[in-house]
Amino acid sequence: MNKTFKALSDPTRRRILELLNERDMTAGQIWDEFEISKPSISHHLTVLKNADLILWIKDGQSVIYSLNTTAFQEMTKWFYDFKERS
Amino acid sequence: MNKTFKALSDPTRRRILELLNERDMTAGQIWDEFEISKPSISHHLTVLKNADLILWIKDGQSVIYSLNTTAFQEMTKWFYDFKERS
DNA sequence: TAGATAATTAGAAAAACATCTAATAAAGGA
DNA sequence: TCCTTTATTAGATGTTTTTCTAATTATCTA
Repeated sequence: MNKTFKALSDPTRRRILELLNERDMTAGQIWDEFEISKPSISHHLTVLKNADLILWIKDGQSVIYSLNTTAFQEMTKWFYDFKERS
Repeated sequence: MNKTFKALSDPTRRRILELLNERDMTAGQIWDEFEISKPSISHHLTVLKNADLILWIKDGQSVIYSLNTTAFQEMTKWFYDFKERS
């Protein structure tokens, strides 16, 4: 869970998750959405993978990334345990 | 919201929030629960204050901290916007 | 008012993190 | 097989973060 919170602490990574919430994307398609280098995107994807927030599958030369929704359920539960949240 | 996620990325700060979910506490009482120095705790409390995750009030020599539950509602909403979360 | 208590601020050091360029790996097509 | 495309790994650099000790501020009490 520490890894998950750490992964979510970066705005680029949160934006990646929001993009993947719309549709599955290759690493290159994700990179197109940002102003930073491809290796940096690759690094962020690794962090998200290690936090189990995303899944991936090789497809020829490409790697297709998708959301791992189960990790979000755990997070939601953590916030729910705080009183009066409604 | 970036500040909020950043604030939540540290395990000490999340533990402070869990403690404050049980009861309001002074800075000294919070410090008693950890192995780190009082200035470090003070720093973490400042980060939580700046992220609007906690509230505080002076009471004589002490400062009493409490949860700000409204910030948690915003966070919960962010997680809710991800599909299939249930 | 002097000493004690509670907490924060200042400043420094070490560790963690985000980013870059260059190099490498793996797959596809001419 | 060689060139191109897609993506990752390696290594370096600068920034941010966490932590510490020492100093300061504010309040209480004898």
